[in-house]
Amino acid sequence: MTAFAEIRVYNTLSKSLEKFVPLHGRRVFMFVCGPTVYDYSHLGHARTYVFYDTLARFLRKMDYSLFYLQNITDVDDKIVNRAREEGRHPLELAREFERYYHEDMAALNVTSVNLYARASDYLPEIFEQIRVLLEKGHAYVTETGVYFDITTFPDYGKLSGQKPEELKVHRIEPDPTKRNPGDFALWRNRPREEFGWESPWGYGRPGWHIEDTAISIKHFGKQYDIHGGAIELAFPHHEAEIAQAESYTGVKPFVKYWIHTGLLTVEGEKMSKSLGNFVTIREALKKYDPNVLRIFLLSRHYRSPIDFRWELLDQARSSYERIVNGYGNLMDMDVMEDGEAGERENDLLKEVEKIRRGFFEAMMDDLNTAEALAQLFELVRVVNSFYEESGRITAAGRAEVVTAFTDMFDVLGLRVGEGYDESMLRNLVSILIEVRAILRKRKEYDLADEIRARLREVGIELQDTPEGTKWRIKRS
RNA sequence: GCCGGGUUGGCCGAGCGGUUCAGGCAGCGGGCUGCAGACCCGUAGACGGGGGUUCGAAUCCCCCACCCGGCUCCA
Repeated sequence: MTAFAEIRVYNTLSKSLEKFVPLHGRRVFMFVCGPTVYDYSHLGHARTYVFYDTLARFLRKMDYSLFYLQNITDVDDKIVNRAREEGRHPLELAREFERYYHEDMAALNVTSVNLYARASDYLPEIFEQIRVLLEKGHAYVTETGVYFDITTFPDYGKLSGQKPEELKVHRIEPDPTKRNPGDFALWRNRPREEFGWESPWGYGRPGWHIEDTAISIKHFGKQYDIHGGAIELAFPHHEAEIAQAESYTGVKPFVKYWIHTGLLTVEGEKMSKSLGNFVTIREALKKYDPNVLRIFLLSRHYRSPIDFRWELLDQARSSYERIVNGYGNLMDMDVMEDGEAGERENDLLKEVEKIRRGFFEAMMDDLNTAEALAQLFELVRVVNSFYEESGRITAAGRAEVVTAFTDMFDVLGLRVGEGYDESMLRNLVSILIEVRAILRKRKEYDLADEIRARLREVGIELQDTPEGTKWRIKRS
């Protein structure tokens, strides 16, 4: 795609649509808050990570060289508590759910992350940042830990619009050792029986926000382009990151573009583990193709909430089938290896080019995936229409249309026509075997043999045995 | 209470000042079809309520109602 087209994104920091201009030319650095690995991931997580995966795919398609970094929170109260309940080591538990997370992401075709960084691998960086923040007077030590003094950072609240004074009102468990109710922990002292590390300020664990700045500054330096995450993280998590990073480095802004995704709700309530109303990714994938999930999640603009119902996945499945059929019809056309493109074909190619442009313009307009999908359906429509009328296309013409499809599939992360899963193959072969058994019973051996011979041609060998017909894939 | 976001046809959702409000799902009529499906053509149906600004508003302003999120770990 053209490298000079203009992308616009909504920046939470400025509360407005901004032209996307990376800090370093075509090089883009993006950090997205990853999961806390203490349980299976649910559709809410899928929503966020499918979106950033799509953003990453789009930027790369637009010829940006993107480095996409994601943290894995493997040190956290929830992990420690659950591990204690199960009598396991916290990090062992964390590794298990981290593995499931990667499996789920792979299933959803979320493949764009360059590096996953575990919080537990960044203790030296965390110590260093806390040390400097103390030295600069932004933090202080008490008997319960190390805290960031928000009064030393006048910009605190600039991302979320929260005013520090207002925050006093609704503190739930005020820590009397803190200077201000809104101060957040950089380091929390813990009893020695608990999992933790020795630090210069006592035994314990890092605070809630420091891992992200430790990881991102280590890999990206003092400034980078995009920080993503769900909107629920804007306050206090991202606000705290800004305070830590800008106080630590003295460089503003820490991040040029703050991008936040809307939440996934269930019957109007946030899908979350604590509410118990969640559907795990693997549960959904038992019933629906990953492409269906992606279409469902991308059919609404990323900043809007999505209210989940199973019925909506049924709708998305029907939509997906339309795409598969359209693409299938294209593959099914008569290809003329060296014919001339007719007028009808030239018209088709013109329309396809227009649609392709529409698709990318939609994506450039603050990642309007809903509109982009509409363009994909337009493409299906014109292809079907052409298929119905003529169905004959030159090889070059078809290649162009295929490219339009695959460009869109690449960006949306859809895997269409990339082969079939094994269960489908097995089912298919069993159907043929059953039909053949009926033919044999009727002594219609010509047809039965025909089936066996034709299967052999495509590499499937049937063997009639006393226990029934068996089959295997022949290596050739 | 404070800070964000939202309310578009039966369902899901674009559009955010200017031709008859995209697209998908589900309908309906027709075509193609041994049947079914797919596909094609056609068709119907919506801007939460009330004021205002404007030649013109789903789009801007005000008021009201309802919904969601954040202010506490959370994608």
